[in-house]
Amino acid sequence: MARTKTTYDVFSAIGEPKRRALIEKLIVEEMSVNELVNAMQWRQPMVSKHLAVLKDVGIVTERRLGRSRIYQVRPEKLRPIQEWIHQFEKYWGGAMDQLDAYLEDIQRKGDRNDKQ
Amino acid sequence: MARTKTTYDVFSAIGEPKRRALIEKLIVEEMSVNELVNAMQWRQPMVSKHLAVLKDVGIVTERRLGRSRIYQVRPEKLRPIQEWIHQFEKYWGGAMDQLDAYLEDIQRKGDRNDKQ
DNA sequence: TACATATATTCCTATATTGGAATATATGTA
DNA sequence: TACATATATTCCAATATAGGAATATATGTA
Repeated sequence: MARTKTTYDVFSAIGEPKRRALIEKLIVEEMSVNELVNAMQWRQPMVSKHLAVLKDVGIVTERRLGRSRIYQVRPEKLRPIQEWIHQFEKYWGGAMDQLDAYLEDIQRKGDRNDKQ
Repeated sequence: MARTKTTYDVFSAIGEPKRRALIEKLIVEEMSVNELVNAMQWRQPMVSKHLAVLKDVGIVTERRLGRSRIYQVRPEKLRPIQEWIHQFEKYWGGAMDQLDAYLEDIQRKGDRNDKQ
């Protein structure tokens, strides 16, 4: 069997960093594909394809306006992630403070670059 | 270019449902591989391989005890997910209540089964 | 040491990407 | 109608799975 489809659920869909970037952009204001292409500096088919995945799992919806399609985030669709993560929240807090978390994040980014 | 590696970051690692299931199990209490094999009813190499991904991104650590290896969750490693999701929390709340979210979850599960 | 147990790793197959390029579709405009 | 613009889709290549089977490694025990 192969790996889980990106459209299997919200968790799979946001696994791709570019799709998280799209969500972060669209949460501020709804945008057309072309506006996203300019904002992200990606090729148009790439934007459309990532949007298609997000649309499939319901994270974004689309509205037609002339030739354009305006995409907007449905934030409530991200709620299962919040609910899932919630059960772990009680475990951090004492063990590690904000600064430590930040430093570990930096560390991790370095590791990832080394590994590629 | 190919798809993002599962070990690219925490978001990619938890994209796989089985790995989330392992985390949910291990957060309750640390367990050996064999205990997980029994608890999950998966084959041993499958458990070990999923644990290897989680270990790679730091979500679990392992401790040797005789022939066994005891795995435990490092919940603070899930914090980047909580921080990412946090920026969207303000957008739900009014628009949809708990019950709606629950019903939509059920709906979504049905859709997913239909689609395969 | 010989054997059993616990776990990790390797090899394999099928599949689903991600991204680029080219093309199709839809819609607005002269 | 002919053309331009906006977006989606198809085709392609490269790659990284997820899972099964077999095997390797490590450690405890008789």
